[in-house]
Amino acid sequence: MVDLARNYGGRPRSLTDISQVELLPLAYLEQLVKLLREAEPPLVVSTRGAHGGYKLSRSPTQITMGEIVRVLEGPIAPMICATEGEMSQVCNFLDSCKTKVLWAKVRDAVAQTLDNMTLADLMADTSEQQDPSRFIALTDIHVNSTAKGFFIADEPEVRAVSN
Amino acid sequence: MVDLARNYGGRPRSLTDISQVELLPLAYLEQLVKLLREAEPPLVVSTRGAHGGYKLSRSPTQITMGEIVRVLEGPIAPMICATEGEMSQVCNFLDSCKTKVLWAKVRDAVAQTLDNMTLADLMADTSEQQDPSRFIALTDIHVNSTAKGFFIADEPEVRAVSN
DNA sequence: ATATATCCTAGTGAATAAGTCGGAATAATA
DNA sequence: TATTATTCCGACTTATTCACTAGGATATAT
Repeated sequence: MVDLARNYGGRPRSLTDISQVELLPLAYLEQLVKLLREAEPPLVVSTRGAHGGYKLSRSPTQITMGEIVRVLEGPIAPMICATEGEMSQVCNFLDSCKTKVLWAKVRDAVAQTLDNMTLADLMADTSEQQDPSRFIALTDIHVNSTAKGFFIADEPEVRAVSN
Repeated sequence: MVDLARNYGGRPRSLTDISQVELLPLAYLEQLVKLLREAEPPLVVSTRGAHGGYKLSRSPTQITMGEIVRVLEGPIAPMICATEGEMSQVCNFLDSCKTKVLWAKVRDAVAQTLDNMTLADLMADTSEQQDPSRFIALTDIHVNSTAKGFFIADEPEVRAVSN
């Protein structure tokens, strides 16, 4: 979405191009973009055939990060009993009832943060623009033990980039 | 921790008791409590042998939920490149640099929410205390598709409790 | 016609959360 | 002193998920 935002207003952008620039597998991008296209309302529109590709369905100023995250990853939910949207009558389990209040606050804090920032905000952000010659692909990132979950990231020492 | 807080000031509480009341496996509790005991500073203290058990190391007013979560699940990190603590010089990857700012905001929002609530606050919370006769064990919770991750919880329809 | 695209469904591998298992050490008490 | 209740310890297991791969079918500009 950042890539599409950077190219907003131009010709449709092919996943092949995005794949090369962002160093992400084409077949994987296809799966992600499917969610973005089928969302209601859609976040991207497609043009098939040669010289086809994808464009944002709206201006980056009209797309919040919360919308993108929800489309790609589902409703915000730090815990199953604190899932966004449905006030699921679930797990009124002794103590868990206590913690449910906390998870709801966490959920709302996350949602507000995501909803308060648009794609355009993200693009405009020029806080710390470091040496762009040094970079690594997401694929190259490896962590020793547990590191992928939301709260799990102990010993987050990651390989330095060799250049 | 909620169970220990409820019994704060009394005798040591055994994991067997907690296991029965909270419907959580004893062997699993043993693993969790190990982290709480070995934390620096410790969150619980133990007494071995018959009539032994665990007590909170401090008053519930002196223990934040942030501290508990970090001990049990590691540093708060919505993304590997936004891990709490170490400003890991990692993944200054083209676009990811943009999103990193967002993830840092999410991380801080979560951290602030967790750090602003103590165990005592949680205990005092009496917002919606429903019929405690209807409950299900955490073990009994099953979701159809994806539902355990932080953002992942689409179609969160969970089995209702049969009574 | 061909190359370049999107579109679709299914399968894979590593990592993780949650839990199991078997046993050793420690302390109260009958 | 034997027994029982407990903490303590390390290894293993299982279902699920994330990020990806594989193999096609369909559409369109040149």
